[in-house]
This record gives sequence, structure tokens and C-alpha cells, in this order.
Amino acid sequence: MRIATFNVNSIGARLPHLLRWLQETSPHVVCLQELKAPQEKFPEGPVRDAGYGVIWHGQKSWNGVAILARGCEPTEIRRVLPGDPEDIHSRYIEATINGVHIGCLYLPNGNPAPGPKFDYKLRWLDRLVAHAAERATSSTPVVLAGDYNVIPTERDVYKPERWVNDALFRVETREAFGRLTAQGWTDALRTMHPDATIFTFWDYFRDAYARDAGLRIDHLLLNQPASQRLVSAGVDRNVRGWEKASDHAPTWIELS
DNA sequence: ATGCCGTGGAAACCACGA
Repeated sequence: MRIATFNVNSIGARLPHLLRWLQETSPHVVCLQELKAPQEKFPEGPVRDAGYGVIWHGQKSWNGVAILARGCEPTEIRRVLPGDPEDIHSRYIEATINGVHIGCLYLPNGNPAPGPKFDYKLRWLDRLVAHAAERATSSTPVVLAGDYNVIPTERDVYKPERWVNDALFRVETREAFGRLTAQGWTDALRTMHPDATIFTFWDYFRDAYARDAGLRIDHLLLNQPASQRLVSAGVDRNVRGWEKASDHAPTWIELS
């Protein structure tokens, strides 16, 4: 069972890429972020024609998340991260698919830091930690997949010294991510490739992809029942090299 | 050290991303 996460940076602009990548890799479950489309503009028809059931939570201009399931319908659990009724960003959606519990998330960027956007990011992280605590010890497999906007360690960024004051790499951000993993979540990509340099994002400018000046910010966190089934993990980094690509590459795991 | 590019939406620029 292949489960992937892909920040598409506009589903409208990236639909041809999404369909080509689905055709080439046939993942069973796909978590999408940054749809940048209102609810009624999601291309449901083409996604279903490609063989996927789908639920999504859109928003005009910004954010937006979706879960696709090959050959079946995701069973929606929620489409809001609990803990703040005032938060109207579409950044979280959760479903079960073939007995696996999937949380799809788009964590706030948080820049500039410090400031109100960084405060929002840290509050969102706190809410995620609280929500994840209830799932960490679940006897069913749980996968929390998405664009975390968190660089977990120095090895996950091409030049860490340039990022120490950035919201993606600040101590507060990494500390909160550490509280999450301390609940018992497995960082699947790092666990499968303990010594590798792995990136999932490359900036659009300064030739970042050609220079391999990237970040690892898209993650799949697994609770114990899910991690026991983990057999492989990777990044489809070639997709980042396609013409008019998203700045993120699809990131995936394989569960037995 | 830097939004230099890309996207959406409104407006012929600005907000936002990481």
C-alpha cells in the first residue's frame, strides 16, 4: 500500500502533473496540499476519471487539502484540526482508507518570525500535538502526512546556518516537532534512510533544484502499528524537474 | 542576505509562499 503526500502549489496549475504522476506511480492513497482553489473549483471529474475516490477541503486563493484513494472512497473523519473555532484556514483533512487512518495536513509557514504568523504556526503545532496524542497509541495504523513546513534537523537543509532564524528551522519549531515525535511517531523517510541527504522542496529561484539546494519539509509520521508495516520510502524528485513543476516533490511510503 | 519565481485575484499591482 503506497501512501504519498504532494504539495501541488495550485491544483489548477498542476492538474496535468498530478494526472501524469498518478498514471506513472499508481499510489493507493494521496494527500494533497496547497490546492489554492475554492471548494467548487476542485477538478473532481478528472481525478475520478483517473480512478480515485476523493474528499477535499478547498479555500479561495490559499491553502486547501485533499485525500485521494485509488478504487475506493475515503471515509471522512474530520476536515478541521480541533482546538480553534476561529481558525478558518483549510489546512487539515482526515479519513480512513482500507483500515488505515490518514491525516493530511498543511502546516502554516510562519514567516516572518518572530511575529503573528509565527505565533499562529506555533499554536497550530500545539493543536496538532494535542490531536496526534489521541492517535499515537491507537491500535489501528495511523499516518500523518503532509507539508509540515518543519526542517527537523541540520541534515535536512542544504545550508543550515542560513536558516536558523527562519520559521521552518527555528528552535521553537523543531522543539514542537520533537514533542510530536516523542509521542511515538516514526519519521518514515529518515528511518528508512538514516544517513541520506533527502530533500522534498527546492526553491523556484537561484537554480535551487539544479544546485540541489533543497529542504526536507514534507513528512509522513507513523504510529507503531503503521511503522511495523513500513517497507520502503522515497521522494519522486524527478517530478520537480518537469516543466512548470510545483516547488515540492511527491514523497511516499510503502506499507505491507 | 535577498521572494531573484510562481500563483491567484484583483487590477494593470499586491499578497503569499519557504
